Amino acid sequence: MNKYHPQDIEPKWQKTWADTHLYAAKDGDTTRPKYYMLTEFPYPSGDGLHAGHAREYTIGDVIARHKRMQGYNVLYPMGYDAFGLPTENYAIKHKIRPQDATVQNVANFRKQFEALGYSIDWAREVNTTDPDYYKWTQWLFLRFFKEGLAYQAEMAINWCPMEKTGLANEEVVNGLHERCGTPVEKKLLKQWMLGITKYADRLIEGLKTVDYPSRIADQQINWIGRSEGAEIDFTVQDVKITVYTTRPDTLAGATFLVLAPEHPAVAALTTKEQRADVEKYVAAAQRESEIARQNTDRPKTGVFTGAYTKNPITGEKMPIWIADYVLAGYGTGAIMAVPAHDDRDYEFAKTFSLPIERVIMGGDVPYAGEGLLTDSGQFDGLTSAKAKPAVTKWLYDQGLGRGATKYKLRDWIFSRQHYWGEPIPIVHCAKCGAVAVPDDQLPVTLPDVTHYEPTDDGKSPLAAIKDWVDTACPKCGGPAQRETDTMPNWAGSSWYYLRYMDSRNDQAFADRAKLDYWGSVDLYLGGMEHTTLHLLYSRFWHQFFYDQGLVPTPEPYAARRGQGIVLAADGRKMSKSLGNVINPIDIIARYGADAFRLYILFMAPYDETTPWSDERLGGTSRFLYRVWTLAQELIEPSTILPGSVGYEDQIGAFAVEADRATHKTLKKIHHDFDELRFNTAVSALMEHLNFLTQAGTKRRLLQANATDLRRRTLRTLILMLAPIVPHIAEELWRQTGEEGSVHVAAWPQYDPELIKDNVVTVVVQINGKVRAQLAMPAAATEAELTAAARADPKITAHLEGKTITKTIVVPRKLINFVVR
RNA sequence: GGGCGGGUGGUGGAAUGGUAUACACGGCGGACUUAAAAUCCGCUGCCUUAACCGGCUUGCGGGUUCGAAUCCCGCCCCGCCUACCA
Repeated sequence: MNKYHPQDIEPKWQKTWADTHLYAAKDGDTTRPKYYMLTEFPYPSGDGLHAGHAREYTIGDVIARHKRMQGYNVLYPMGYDAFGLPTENYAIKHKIRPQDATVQNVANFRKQFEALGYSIDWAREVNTTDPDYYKWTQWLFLRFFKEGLAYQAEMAINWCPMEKTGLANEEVVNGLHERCGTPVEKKLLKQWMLGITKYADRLIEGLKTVDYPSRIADQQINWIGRSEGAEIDFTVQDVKITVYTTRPDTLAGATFLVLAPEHPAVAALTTKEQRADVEKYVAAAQRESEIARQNTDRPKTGVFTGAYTKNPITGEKMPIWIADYVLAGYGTGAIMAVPAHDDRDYEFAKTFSLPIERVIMGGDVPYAGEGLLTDSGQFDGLTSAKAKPAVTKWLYDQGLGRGATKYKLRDWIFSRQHYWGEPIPIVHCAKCGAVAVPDDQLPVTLPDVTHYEPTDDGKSPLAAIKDWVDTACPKCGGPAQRETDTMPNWAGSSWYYLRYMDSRNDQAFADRAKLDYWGSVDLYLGGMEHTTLHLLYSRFWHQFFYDQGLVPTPEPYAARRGQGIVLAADGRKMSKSLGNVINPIDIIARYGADAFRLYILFMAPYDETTPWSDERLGGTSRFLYRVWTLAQELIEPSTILPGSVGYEDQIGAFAVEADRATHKTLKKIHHDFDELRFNTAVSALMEHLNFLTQAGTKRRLLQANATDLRRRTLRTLILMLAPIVPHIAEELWRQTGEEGSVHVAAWPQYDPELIKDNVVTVVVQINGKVRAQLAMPAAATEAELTAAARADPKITAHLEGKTITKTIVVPRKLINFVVR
């Protein structure tokens, strides 16, 4: 009997699949429904594929294979998001070109993908650093530019001093750069911006039309941070200060104003006497790091400007202060402080002995909840809910304010001061300003240079390459300079799913007929960490493209799921510095790709963070050896037992039992696959194998007169295994004599009649405690069930001397006697 | 501080109102072996017991229900995201 050697059969079938283009998706095929399965493409780092990648792509592969077997025209593509700093840094360190580093890394990734046996249509592979690809990234950028959604602004941006580049707000976490952990500084630079805030409402609304888990949708909604409130104007002589509040109902309780240190009116407001103090405070705030300023635990600090305004309801005098707990970047950069009803204002008022006036009835001051208004003049007695619009309307009628909606979302800082990114296709002309590079001159390619180290002055290394920078203005032909900032690494990934539909097109980013055919991504799988970055950015790009008539669907992804993180065996995150990283290639070399895939699906629900375990993987892989052994026995004629007298009848009854087991498993894993419950699907297959390898079962299967049963039992087992462990399934499939690949064979349908149980186990409870189990006909009536239960000796014993006060009968399931 | 998850054996986990602990790992015992590995068989929540029986058990406390891991209320703990966002 031949032995299971995954290291032999896996490369063999991988080659056959590749040679026959088995997994090619067919554009425009209307004979089958389409299914677009997308997984986030990797950043091809020098470290190669890790366990987290493998989990994501294995899940995607199982779904793709299951759908393909069900007759869908499946698109399961792959590519590389290869622009970015890690490659640039690696190249600088090793004194090679980032282009060459990328080629090496991509080749390594490709090899690893193939070793895992993924059913990817490699003909559609994309690479964001390929000029044929980024030509279209630049072209799409220019659509934003032409609509005024890509614009330049001089602003204080988040600056990473380690990587010497500007960052988007989404890339700053707790004042640290999310990638390298360096404290972020502020730097004033002229930056390219994308107007994502114009799409804030659309990005919220669109979530109602797609199937995202609430934790993803909620996180995006939170990040966009829409809030409804009012802007209120206060005046000091001729200076107008506009504040934003979500609580206009507390206006009468506003006892002072607070401005952010960066507020433009600070200088104009400050009185001569206070000038020195104010300047000192503002300068100190500027020096303070972002982390220090964001620390909510430190005591409130501030300085008085010397200026006063007055409360529009009470007419009380309100001093105007400056404090760094008010953020320049949100709302209007100024607030009305209501210390009785806001914790922060309360703390500030206490520190500087400012008045505290309660105007909402409710809990102890500071009370941030809602309630009835008091000491609020004409608004007394209203609830907060009614007072909010009433106060807003009154302010509007007085010309003192208006309703306003604010967002936490900021426009997207789109400039990076680095070499290894898409050049922003703009030319600066002294006469014409910022001019788009004409479409027929795209792509603007990166110059081939030897030095591309980032600089401290906030300029891209491209700025030093004079013969690249100097060019002619496309509009007037005069001397002009190229934009030297490049795009962030999020640019190429914002539209790559569209390119897969038509990845070799040199006339358009994708052909419209193909875009129409493939439509939305049916299921998009990726990391939770991209929820407010890539996922949000690409939805924004897509919505804009939809408005421009470039794409047929308003949303890019019909459904999104996030896979859980694979932790190291020690329960910590895998990291090179901790030396606890699992390399899929090592596992494959030892156990085979099928064992790796099986374990990664079985270890936990797909969206759960869970630790890796070599031991468990080794144990799980035993399943494959058992499958192999059973299959060999069922295939090889030498193991067939002679039929003995009287077995014909037994085989008939047994065949029903065996078929029922097969079809029950089939039903379970079919539904489990659809719901991404791979761990329980694998369990079901293990239980089924346990049944098939029981001594009694196996002996009957091997009877000479069980040929048909033996054949269909094995055939269905292999088909069920195919999406999960494609290599062993293919090998066994061919061994049974089947022509063609198992991976394009039809997924078997379960027979609903066959899996109906005639006999069911009914549980008998007394006061909710299980006391007996009865095997009963499924059709048994309540009366029959009750009678049978009462006749059971165990039940009789327990009922001795008790009175039954109530009997609950759930047909086919249980009987509960309530006794006294 | 806010939002979202979660808490079940030694471990990963199963069960979403009806037999809690499926499946698997690990452990223990046995078979095979000169031996080990591999493989196969049996046992494996806790307490009590020689065993059967019995009792207890899903973070803690209460509630709803004939019946709760599951639903409701309060609390504790853990994880992720977010954060002086007015």
